[in-house]
Formats: sequence, structure tokens, C-alpha cells
Amino acid sequence: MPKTPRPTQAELAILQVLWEGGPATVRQVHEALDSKNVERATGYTTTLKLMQIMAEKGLVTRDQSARTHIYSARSPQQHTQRQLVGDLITKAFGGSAAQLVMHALSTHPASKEELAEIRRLIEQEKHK
Amino acid sequence: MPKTPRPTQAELAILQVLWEGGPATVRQVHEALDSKNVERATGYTTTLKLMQIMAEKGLVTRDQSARTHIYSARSPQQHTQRQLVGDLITKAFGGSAAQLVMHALSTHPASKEELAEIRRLIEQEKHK
DNA sequence: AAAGTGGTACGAATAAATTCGTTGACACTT
DNA sequence: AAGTGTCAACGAATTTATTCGTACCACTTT
Repeated sequence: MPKTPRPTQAELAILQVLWEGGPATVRQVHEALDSKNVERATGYTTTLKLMQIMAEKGLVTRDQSARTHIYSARSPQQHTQRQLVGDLITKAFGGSAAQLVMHALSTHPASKEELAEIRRLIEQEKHK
Repeated sequence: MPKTPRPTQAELAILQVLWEGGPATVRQVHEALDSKNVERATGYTTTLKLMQIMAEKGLVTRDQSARTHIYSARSPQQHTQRQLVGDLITKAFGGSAAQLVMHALSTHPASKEELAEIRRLIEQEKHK
């Protein structure tokens, strides 16, 4: 199992689209990005090139059977997320997950349901 | 107030040292980094250059009165952490703090004390 | 068949981050 | 005063990420 490299910022934006909407063509991805990013719109070929590179790196796979290729994210969102969170904890929080959690909740308030879910998770951790 | 730019990976490693140990010289930082990073050791001048750039960007301040300059992190760790966490939530989690929290706890288990603290925080959030 | 349409591939320019060699200043020995 | 060690400054090479122009191919439409 070849471990996939960490995606860059631009690549992450593309993955986000694929995770949310499932497999897509370059054009679809490109348009999704454009509509999100009002300010910094990039050209179509830029997105294409990035996705080609991502295919090389193994971040995405693609179905080339038809003329218009269909791209899919290779590793599930969760896997990548875990990687990124782990990185961040190590690099910016000196290894303390708790600190990260606190910052997270203070910047992006969670809903009641989410809070309940987190609490459940904590209980579970506690009993380990 | 000139908002400080987001630190890069290498810069973050340096900030980490300054946050943990307080103001330090380039050599001290460089040695701290080397001892942490067994594999990828970089030269002294690399660290120096990086810290000079960081001074330009405003990420650190320095006392130049003596021959050997003393560097300090400019913004407190918390400020930077908040920024990074916010970024990550937006870019990799589609805005859901809860998801990030769950991943965080599963990769870096927290201590009982920390879990208790998080739970307290959740209760507090809940009553808002 | 010519012209348009919508797609990939490729190469290269640009930008940003990282790396380090070299130089000269300073201070401390001898 | 000559040698030695430590430091900041600077310039430049290298690497990585991002951007896009151009070419070229397959498939309509005229």
C-alpha cells in the first residue's frame, strides 16, 4: 500500500469537491471551485494540470476509458483528515489534542447534536 | 495592527521552539530543531535565514542590541493556533468542528484530565 | 471536408519555500 | 597583531507548488 503524500492547499480544495460530490470530470471540479472562490478564479487548464499531478501522486484515480476522464478521490476523506489533524497537533500544539479541541470549538461552534456526539466519544475514550 | 501572515511548516517548527522555551538565539533554536528532528537536519544558516525572513514578515521580533540577537515569537501561540485550526476546519472538514474533534481524539488520545476539561467546555457550549 | 466545440497532454513561466555557501564583522585568545 | 571561533548578512541555488499558453485529438455541425 503506497502511502499517499499529503495534499497541498490547492489539491485539498479539489479533493473537497470530489469528496462532497463524488467522482467528477475536470470541468465539473473546476466550476465548483470557481463558484466557491469568488475572488481568485483560476483557468481551466490549471485545474486540469493539478488533477493530472494528483493522479500521478496517487491522490486521485481516473477512469480514462471515455474521452472525458472521470476522477475520484483515492483515499476517503477520513483518512486524509486524520493525517492532517495529526500533523497539526504535532506541529502547532505540541502534541496536545485537547488544546486543539478547545480551539476548534471556540472558532467553529458545534450544534447540540454534534456536541452530544463528541461527549459520547469522550466517554468511550475514558473507559479505555 | 498588521496581521501576521500564516506561518509555513518550517516556520511553525521554529515558532514551536520559541513558544515552548521563550526567547532564544538562532543557535539555540537550531539545536532544538536538530535534536527533535533526527532524520532531516538542516544547516545553521538555513535556520538563520528562515528566522530573518520571519522577522521581516513580523512573525517574530528580535533584540539586536547585543551581537547575538535574541528572537521572540510575536503573536502568542493561541492566536496562531486558532488561525490554523480555523483554516483546517474550513479546508478539510467542510466547516464541521465536530468532525475535527473526533479525528483529533482518535489519533492523539487525551489524558483523563484533558478529557474532563473538554467535557466541561462542551457543557459550557451547550448552554449558550 | 472545413470549421467549430470541448476535451487531454505537455512544456514552460512564475511564485513561494527551503536550503546553504561565502563573506565580513566582532570578540576573545595567544 | 595575528589567529580562532561565532555570528549576522547576503546572494544564489534548489525544490516544490501554482499557473497557463499552446498543441493536438475526437466528435459534431455546417
